[in-house]
Amino acid sequence: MKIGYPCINQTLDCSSSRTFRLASYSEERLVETVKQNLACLGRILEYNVQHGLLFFRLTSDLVPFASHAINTYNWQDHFKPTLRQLGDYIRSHNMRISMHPDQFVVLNSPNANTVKNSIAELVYQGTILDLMGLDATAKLQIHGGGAYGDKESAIHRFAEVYHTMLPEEVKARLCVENDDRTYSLTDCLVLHELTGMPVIFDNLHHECVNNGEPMREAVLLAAQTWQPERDDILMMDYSAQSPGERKGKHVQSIEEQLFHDFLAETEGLDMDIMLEIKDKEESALKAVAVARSLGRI
DNA sequence: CGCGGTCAAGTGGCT
DNA sequence: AGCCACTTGACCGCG
Repeated sequence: MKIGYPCINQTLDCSSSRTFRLASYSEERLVETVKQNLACLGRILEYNVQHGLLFFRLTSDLVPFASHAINTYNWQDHFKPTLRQLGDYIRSHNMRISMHPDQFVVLNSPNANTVKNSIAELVYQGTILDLMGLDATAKLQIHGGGAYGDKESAIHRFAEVYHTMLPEEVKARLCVENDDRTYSLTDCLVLHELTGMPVIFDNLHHECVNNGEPMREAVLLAAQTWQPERDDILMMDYSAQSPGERKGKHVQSIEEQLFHDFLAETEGLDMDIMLEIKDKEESALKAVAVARSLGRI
């Protein structure tokens, strides 16, 4: 079991998500920003290794405007050696990596241009992982997309796009995650049947939308969609409801007892856990301690 | 230098 | 009809 957090480290004084406005785009600005983002990413990875946090989500913003028409610069070649070094570090420390394209990546949109832009974004993120030299156990996680009043058709449109428009490099990494209002675990399992994509499980989203599956059974169902030799073990997002706030809102800080209960409920199952909790590595460190106390790490 | 409005992209649920 | 929330900051113009 590996435990981690997404994108941002609040202890370090750098960000790997620096960007700039489209209006101020220039190649110089692009190169300088990517250089700083990758330097910061290196520092974050070192911090993670030193603190036993071996699961990490890379920010989508490593390369600003990477899939935008304005960006015609060959950043892939320019940063190939740097990305490779980062990948070597990741592999030599046996870290697990994911990326999570933003909400505008919608493969089943009725708008052909949205689908085209979505694929370009997936290609960009897959290329980052490819240039790092990471195998298919490093994943890209997206949601099912919209329902457009007819979810069954939307699910089949997703599968159609998957089979006819996605490059193999993307398909090898693509996973679908249950969301908190439209695509339940059951819907994701149908998508898995149609495409072979592994299902990333989100416990808080499952609490928001489900078909009555108890938590342990839900984790098992998602875990069964992962092929150990190709995909490695289940990746999941863990969070807890922020008390008194909108349903699905993430807590500020981990409640160790709840996390303890979740691990107890899933005893005997192995998985890598991404903590989607506001205070990032602070909670991830507490989670590592809880998992160690239960002998899960 | 700190604050707040706004930022490349989509969808659905709320008011 | 328009705003908000998504995993969320970060930038930039203004005072």
